[in-house]
Amino acid sequence: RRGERERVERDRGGGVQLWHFLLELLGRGEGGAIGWSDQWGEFVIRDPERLAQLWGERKGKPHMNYDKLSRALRYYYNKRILHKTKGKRFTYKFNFSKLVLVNYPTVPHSLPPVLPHALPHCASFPPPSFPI
DNA sequence: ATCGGAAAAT
DNA sequence: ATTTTCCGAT
Repeated sequence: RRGERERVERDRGGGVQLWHFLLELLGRGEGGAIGWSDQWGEFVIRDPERLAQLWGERKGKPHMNYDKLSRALRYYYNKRILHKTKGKRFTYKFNFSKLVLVNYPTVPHSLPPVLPHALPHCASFPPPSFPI
């Protein structure tokens, strides 16, 4: 039946993407595992294994850990969703300018077609005082 | 801790 | 296409 697969996927969190999940926790001010830093778009993973556990629960992957989660984050580097803040432990930064450009068709449509579709559904985006 | 290749899974 | 899994190198 139509919707069955989607339902099952949703029930085990199959549809959600990692960076959506991160923005969700950050927007909610989840506090413990992950939080914004003082730099715009930058976040610090305060409890890597806890974050991995939460991510694993969402995805139905009981053996998720930070080693594997962080590999997924590194795949975001080339996709220009994230980059690492070098020298700051467990610290990454979102490419908000790119994200915003994709979401504001007013600007040239000629930039690297980087980002997905689901942005409007993210809990709190753009973050509190992001300068559009 | 962080990186990125390779292969498998979804 | 986006992870997940595994792992050797830095």
